[in-house]
Amino acid sequence: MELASKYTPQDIEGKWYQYWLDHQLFRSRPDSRDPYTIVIPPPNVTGVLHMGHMLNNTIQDILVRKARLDGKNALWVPGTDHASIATEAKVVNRLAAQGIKKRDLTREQFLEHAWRWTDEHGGIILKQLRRLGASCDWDRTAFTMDEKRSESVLKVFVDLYDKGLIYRGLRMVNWDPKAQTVLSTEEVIYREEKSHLYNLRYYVADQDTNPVVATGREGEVLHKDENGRYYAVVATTRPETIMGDTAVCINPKDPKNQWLKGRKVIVPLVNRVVPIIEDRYVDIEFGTGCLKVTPAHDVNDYALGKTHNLETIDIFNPDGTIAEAAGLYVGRDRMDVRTQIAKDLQAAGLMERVEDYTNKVGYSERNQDTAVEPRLCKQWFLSMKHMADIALPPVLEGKIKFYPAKYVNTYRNWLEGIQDWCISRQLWWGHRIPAYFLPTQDNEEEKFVVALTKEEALEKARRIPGYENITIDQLQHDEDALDTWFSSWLWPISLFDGINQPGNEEIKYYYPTSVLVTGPDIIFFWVARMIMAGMEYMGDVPFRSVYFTGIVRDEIGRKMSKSLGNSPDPIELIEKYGADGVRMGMLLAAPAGNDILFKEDLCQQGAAFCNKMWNAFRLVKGWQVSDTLAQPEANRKAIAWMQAQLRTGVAEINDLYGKYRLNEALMTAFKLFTDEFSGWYLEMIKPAYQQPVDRATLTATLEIFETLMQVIHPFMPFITEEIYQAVSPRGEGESIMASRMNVEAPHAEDATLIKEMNRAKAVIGGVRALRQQKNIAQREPLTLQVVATDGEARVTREPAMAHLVSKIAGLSAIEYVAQKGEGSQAFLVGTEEYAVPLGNLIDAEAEIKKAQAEIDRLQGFIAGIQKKLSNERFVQNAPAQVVELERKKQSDAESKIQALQETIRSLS
RNA sequence: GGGCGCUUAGCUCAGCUGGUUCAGAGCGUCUGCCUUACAAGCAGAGGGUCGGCGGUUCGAAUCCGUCAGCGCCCACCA
Repeated sequence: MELASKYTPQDIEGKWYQYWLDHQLFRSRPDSRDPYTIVIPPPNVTGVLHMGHMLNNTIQDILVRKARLDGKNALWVPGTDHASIATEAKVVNRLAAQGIKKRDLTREQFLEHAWRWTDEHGGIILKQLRRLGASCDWDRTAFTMDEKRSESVLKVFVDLYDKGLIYRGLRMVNWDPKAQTVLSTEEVIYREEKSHLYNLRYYVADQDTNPVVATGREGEVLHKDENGRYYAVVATTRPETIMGDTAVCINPKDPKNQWLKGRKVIVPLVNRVVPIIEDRYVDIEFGTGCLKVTPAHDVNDYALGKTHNLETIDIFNPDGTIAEAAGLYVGRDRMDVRTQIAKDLQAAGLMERVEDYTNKVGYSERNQDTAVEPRLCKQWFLSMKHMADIALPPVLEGKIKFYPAKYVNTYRNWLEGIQDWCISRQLWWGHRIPAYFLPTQDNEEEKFVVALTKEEALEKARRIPGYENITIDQLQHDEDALDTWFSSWLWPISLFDGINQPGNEEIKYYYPTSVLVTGPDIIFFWVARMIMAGMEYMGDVPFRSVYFTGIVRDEIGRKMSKSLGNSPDPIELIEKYGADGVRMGMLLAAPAGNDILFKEDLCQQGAAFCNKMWNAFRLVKGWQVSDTLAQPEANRKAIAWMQAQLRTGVAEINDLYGKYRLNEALMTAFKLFTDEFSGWYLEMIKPAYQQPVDRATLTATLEIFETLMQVIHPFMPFITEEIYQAVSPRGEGESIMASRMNVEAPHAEDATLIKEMNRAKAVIGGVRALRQQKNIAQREPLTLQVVATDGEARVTREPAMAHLVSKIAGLSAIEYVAQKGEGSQAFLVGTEEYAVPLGNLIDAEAEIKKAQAEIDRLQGFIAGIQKKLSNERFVQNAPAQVVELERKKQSDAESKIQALQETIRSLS
């Protein structure tokens, strides 16, 4: 069999993925083994794979595959999220492109379009995950709006309502004028923006709206125009809201505004007379200390309006245009009006001045080009006090562990200052709120019942006095849908149908899940809320650990984004480097808990590693085997050492997994394969050209190779399967995925053996360095002199080791000498001296110089140690072993100096 | 305005409760090598007063204080 020297993932990855599917190797059902469960953070159903998904899902796949190799019953449940706002926006856009307006459609018609859109675009992302090698149990693929999940959501809504935790309230909420829905506080992101602070003139009015002469005392600031009229100066960033002004507020303690107390002022352009009110809320230091109050369009102003009983004038339409109530600029967009009204105010002489100003403006998290407006309306809320109370302890007490742990603080801060969750959305795409309104008289409080079905609602309604004879048609189903996160928060439960069928076999087996892998950006949206739902409905945490990944950035640290064009297409990367290569590339750049700076050549490095494994495999596969050949002692030594190295490495890797330091685990595995196995071990046991290898060595080597494939498999599933299948004959379905890692814990003597080999490696390194310096080819044999008095321990004293050193260093002989010969060049390994006779190749002068420099360095070193040792407080206070170590350092350095001096003497 | 975190080699980062692999790893750089597994490779080398200052200690990259710079999260200052 002739194997190409280049590994080509394109030929191999698809084949094995299909094989895994065919043999149902991703499938999990409850059994007697320990479960290991991960539920996927459901991506948007109509989304496409981006680099963030790549990282996140690679990590999940690594963890799940590792758990399988460890003998766990591992399950990774896939699914998608209906992403209410985002998906509805996409559907609205598509309809608009076809000339259809959403409001011209009935709810049913719209949903038909939405489902069609979902069917067309849905699931693309899940298909893309397969390219990555994701080992999800696809039979379980769920959707937040499928039947089971929907039923769960409604049940939970009804239950929480019955418990008194869900209520309906009139509140100042965040309104997205583009999507025309309310948002929760978490869905608003604030961006700093350069804007202007407009200082407007509010003329002082008398009863008849005429300016009056105001009197002021010393120290007060009186503004008077050229006609002798007095006015207050009010600073605002939003002049377009003045039509909604119903007061101007000052701080009662503000000395400069005392003259305004009890007066009235005229809102510019609008000419409405509004009172000056006094409230300590106003910051005396800010601007002129006069605050315009627009209760309908600002959270704080709303609060002021409430305490001071102010009129509320809502001047915006839901789409962000100016409403009739404003009287001016009706029908125009509020943002256009801002520039226009500034001009008009200027023209009318009502603008005192305009200053540059930077303030924070809220935008919809899903729709980042439209500013969110505070708006007063009636919505559904979930009371969060109880939820926070049950969700905080498991994290603080460590029942759920966060990696990195710093997010525990973030979590706590949020829960401690939590606000009620606005869960209704003015959208159709989503779970319709199971509330039914009853007919009421005008001016009467709204009446409603909450029930799973309309029939149940009717029953409940008929129990209300006065509604005994209500008919089903008179019930008005709430038009609103629920926040998407109100379904996502049930995900770890609803995936196993734990809401509809509490205590079923699956939920009992798989819940709590093992780990959640997600980004810190959704710690509030999702992580915290899942913990709430878990505690409320399961009485237990939804996951034992949360691993927060970083954000994928480009190589100069910018977030990847479509508009910057700095985000590579993951599928193209996979086609170029193979999924294994990309997986490794991702992970190499991803230290636990840090953002990842992605560079495409990291994938190249991953692909190169694949090639390395592939070629090691080619080498071993190409050997002839002899059954008659006895196993050389040296090979036995090499095998023992490699096995020790393997046990030690695997222990280290397991430890790193436990800490979710996956990039370090991969690096350790990488070094284990590249350095120890390929670089050292294979060189040690490699038979001479066209010579066979003995059976025992080959068998042991194949076993080690196989184990290494298992170690690397979670990170790079395809190539490891390819090689695993080829190193030994396999039965049908005998996949690496179904295999068990069988590596013992490090043996007591492993460390010694590894140390011993490190000595040998250093000796080889010394010879190699000499070859390099003197330009001596590897094939030119050299003699190594071991400078030692009889009986001194040296790794080279042992025949097996001596053989290995000779083989790799290209030695013809190893001599043990009391003193190195003439024309030998020496090097030190620790305190041991070695030399290689080079005859006239030696540049005595240069060697002497080098040796002298080293002696000088060592003498300085000794001086430092002596200073330490002569310090009585050190000798008294430091632990004995530390003092002892210093003494050892000194004597070692002294013997090194001796050897070097010897070298100089022999050269001169 | 509060809270959290970071600053170690050209880049990205490890260095846990101070002293034994305390100055490390990968990549990059430089120098040799087309050595019959692999040039997507092999061998070797250089590179950091551990952000500044002060303190605790026999001893500090590690603990404390402080200053500077950077980042993230939360918060209603118009």
